[in-house]
Amino acid sequence: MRLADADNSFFASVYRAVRAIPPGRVATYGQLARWLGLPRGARAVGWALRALSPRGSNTVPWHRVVSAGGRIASRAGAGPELQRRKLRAEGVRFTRGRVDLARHGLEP
DNA sequence: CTTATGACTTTCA
DNA sequence: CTGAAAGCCATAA
Repeated sequence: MRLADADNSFFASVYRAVRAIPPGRVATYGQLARWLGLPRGARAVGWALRALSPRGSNTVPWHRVVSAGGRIASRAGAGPELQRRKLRAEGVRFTRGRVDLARHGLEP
């Protein structure tokens, strides 16, 4: 079992939170961190998503997690493009390259 | 235990 | 708007 799949790890909490994001809506790293009880743990959340295995990408809607202000988080590889495409496929509206958090936030 | 790293955030210039 | 700097958190070595 991969560490990233352990139920009792910090990762699991992050993945659980991400899975709880309804389609068509997005959450910021900071919001997720607050959910997990770490108001300043946005980076830790990003760390967990970075560690997400390719296989896990199919079970965790990682594309619904964006940076503050609805910006797509920079990362290695062809990520931002893919994420933007997936969100758009769910009906998420983009404004000037950023997600419209006012409309697609967790609780609009 | 100490350093270094990163899909972050906020503040200030 | 852009960019630098400091703060925070979990992991890895």
